[in-house]
Amino acid sequence: MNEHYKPRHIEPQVQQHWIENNSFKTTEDPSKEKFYCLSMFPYPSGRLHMGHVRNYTIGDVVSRYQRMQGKNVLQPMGWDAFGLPAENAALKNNVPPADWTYENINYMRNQLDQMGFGYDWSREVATCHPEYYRWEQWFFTRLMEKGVVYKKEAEVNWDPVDQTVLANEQVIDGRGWRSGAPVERKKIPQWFLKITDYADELLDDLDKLEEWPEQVLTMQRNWIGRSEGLELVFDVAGFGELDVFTTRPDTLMGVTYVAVAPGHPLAQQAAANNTELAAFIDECSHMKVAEADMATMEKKGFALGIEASHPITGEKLPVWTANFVLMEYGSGAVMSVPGHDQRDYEFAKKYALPIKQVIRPADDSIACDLEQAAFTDKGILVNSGDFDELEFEMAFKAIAAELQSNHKGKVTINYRLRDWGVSRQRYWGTPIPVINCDSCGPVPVPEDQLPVVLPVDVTFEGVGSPIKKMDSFKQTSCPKCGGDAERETDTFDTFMESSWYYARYACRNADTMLDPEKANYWLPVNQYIGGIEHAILHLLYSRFFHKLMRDEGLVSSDEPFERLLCQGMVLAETYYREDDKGGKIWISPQDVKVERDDKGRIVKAVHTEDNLPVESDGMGKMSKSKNNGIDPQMMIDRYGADTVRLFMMFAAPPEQTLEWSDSGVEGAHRFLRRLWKLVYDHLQYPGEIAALNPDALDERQKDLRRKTHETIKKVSDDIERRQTFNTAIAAVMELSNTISRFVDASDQGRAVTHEALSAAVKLLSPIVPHIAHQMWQDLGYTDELLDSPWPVTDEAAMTRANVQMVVQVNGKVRAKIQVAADADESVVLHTALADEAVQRHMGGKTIRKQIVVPNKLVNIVVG
RNA sequence: GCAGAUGUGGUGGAAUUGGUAGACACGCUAGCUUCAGGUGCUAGUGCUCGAAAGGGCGUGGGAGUUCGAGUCUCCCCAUCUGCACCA
Repeated sequence: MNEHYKPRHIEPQVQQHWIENNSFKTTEDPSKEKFYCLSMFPYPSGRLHMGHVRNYTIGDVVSRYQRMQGKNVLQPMGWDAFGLPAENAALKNNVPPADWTYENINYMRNQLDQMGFGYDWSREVATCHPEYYRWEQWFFTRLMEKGVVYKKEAEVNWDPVDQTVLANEQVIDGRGWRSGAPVERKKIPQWFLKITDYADELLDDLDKLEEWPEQVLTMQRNWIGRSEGLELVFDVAGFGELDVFTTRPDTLMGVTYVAVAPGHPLAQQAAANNTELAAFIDECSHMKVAEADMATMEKKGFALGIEASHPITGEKLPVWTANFVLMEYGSGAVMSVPGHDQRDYEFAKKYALPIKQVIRPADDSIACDLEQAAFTDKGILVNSGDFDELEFEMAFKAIAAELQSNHKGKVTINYRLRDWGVSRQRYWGTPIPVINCDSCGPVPVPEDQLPVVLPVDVTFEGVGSPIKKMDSFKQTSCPKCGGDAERETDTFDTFMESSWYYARYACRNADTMLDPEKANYWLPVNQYIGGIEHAILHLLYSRFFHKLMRDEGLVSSDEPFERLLCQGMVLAETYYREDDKGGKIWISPQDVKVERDDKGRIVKAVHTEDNLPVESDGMGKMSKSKNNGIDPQMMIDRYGADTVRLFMMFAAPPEQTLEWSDSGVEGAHRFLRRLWKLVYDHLQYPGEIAALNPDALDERQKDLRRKTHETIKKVSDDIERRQTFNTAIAAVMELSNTISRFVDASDQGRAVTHEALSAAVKLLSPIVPHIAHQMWQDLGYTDELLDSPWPVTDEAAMTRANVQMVVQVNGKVRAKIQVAADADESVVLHTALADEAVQRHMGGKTIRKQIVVPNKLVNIVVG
């Protein structure tokens, strides 16, 4: 064994060893318990970033741990390869998206291998490969036949100069990112998947996901947003019936106006002979389609000059159009109750519309002042005619019954969830497998003509998707009537590909979408790991897709992911200097040196080049725009993969944000060097290491042994149940500190040291597999560490004769006492009261109460 | 705006079921060592009063429950994430 730890030497060797042994190739083996560990696949953007490294280290640790538990572990990896950045790169560098993507994949695959992640590469998938997306196309045509798919008009961001559809992220301050022109909303026909048909199941099955974080379940529940309410009808002369949905029918008698979306047919009709109104609606159309923008903008409205009849009283109410009413949600119209809805209240105040109180608080302790704000709690009805003095439930039923009998309303369930629009007007995606025929309409591409291959030899000339102008792609014949027809040139939302890749890994070479036998062996995924930013959309779409595949007979489970871990973001310090115009020039934290006072507080930061000060903007998500990204490659080259892995897992618990720290990385490296030296020193004593004899140990040897087994217990629990890898590492560090203080060259001294070091190496092996592999061999073991069984605790080694207990007087710690572990309460109290410091703080006062928590604490209450 | 989360020393974090706040690390201070390949070792380090012994204070702020609250309840503040065409 070399005296010094040299990761540059060890890591490639160990990785080569794994390659030669095909260590991570997995096959279905019904005799073994399976464990499918999956990390969210990356978009091949060019190079790995720290977020990937964190995500995949967690996955690799879990996989290696489970493997040492004797399970048949599958850990695959692939590429979410379609997307906008490839098109941007094509524009910038004049390189076809396919070439750019495949190059990135090759580079990043190599980086993943350098990190030592144990992937079964024989199962690799890239979603841009026709052999992958052909099955997605096939599945879509199946869904068309089943009626799960439909086409309707939907709004997009339209750049009137570039004549192209913009993604939300391409709209900056309401303008197209390239042209700078104000965006417009435009309606175009698009394909939708009926996810709302599965809303109830998606909601109910959340209860089955016992190993998902509660916050994600809550977010999904809120996103689906099931609410019971009333659909009711306001009659509008010259238009007909105006449908609105409300969850608060108890406030119906407080309606003072009705508001419709600017895109609502009623608003459109009213605008026909009202130029001012038309101008207002036009103004509303210059607005990004993102919901966050809608919700935060200034609330504006315009009276349509039309009246609607209240469904119960028949009272004439003004109809307005308002920019915050969404056409997509409900029926695009709302009844407004300014007295009991805060948004309606503010709107009414702004436009001097009447505010009417129809609910009063259930008891006097609750404040209600309609001069200040709406009263939005549920309460008792007032000013509501026959419904006065009813509370919410009763009022709901009574009003529903009355409306139902008049055919003016009915009880319905409404969802916030909207159907999934899957059409994208972009090039780099899966072609939607539909042929549009003038006589037959949209026709699914027959199975024997799949895949519809996306042409990859294209040039980007600025705007729009190249296949939209490519006749060789577009022109075809109708599969139904044989006449001339055109292919659909839109592509799928990339969430389509990422909604089923986890299942394809199980049977990558199947010549159907899935091989049910293999898929059902591996599925569901036992542990899924990815960023919290996917908590809603990706995870909801995947759950939906899984149910669709189940209904097609491809999988037998109801849910795709059994256990979920959402890891936090990776942050780094941000620094900047102001330029002449007051703009910020962001400086990489790697070019900044901090200076501290003699208490270790940071007093200033300077640029390493000119030693002049720079400003700190605190911690921020690693990003190009703030120039604070740390390249994992540089860190691997400098410290080795094990150090990077160790630091990532140690610096924070996995679900929290992680702050990058260069000195923290140094610390991780230092620990590995110390552990290496500890093993080296241990092996320098001459002679064989004796067999451990637990009955022949002295007290110090027993102490080390107890520490070893307590550490095994804690680390196992931390990795498996708690998934707090940071505390697992801290526990091994404690053990390592204990070993280094324990110097004992006797036979049994060396034996307990050997046991302790072996345990430390094994416990750390999922986290730092290369150095662990090497040290395991150096310690004299000949088995393969990867498949070596996880250490087990020896309960006998953990027993102790005495325990320390804390003594409090009136809740404040005043003394610490040693008592026998099995001492009864009276002995404990006697010992506590005999303590000099305890007596002093009691000050001769009477004992009011004595609390004894066995083996922990005594609290004596005096007064 | 809606939804979800977070807030503990100079810093990252620990405290798992209401029971010793600050494990483990970073940084800093002092000393030793001279091996210079991103040094090694030892000791100290929440704040504050005190020469010390020993006190007092302390988990974003405010109230409450309890013998006992970082942990439970209510209100408030700040920061971060998502919001359906970024992935």
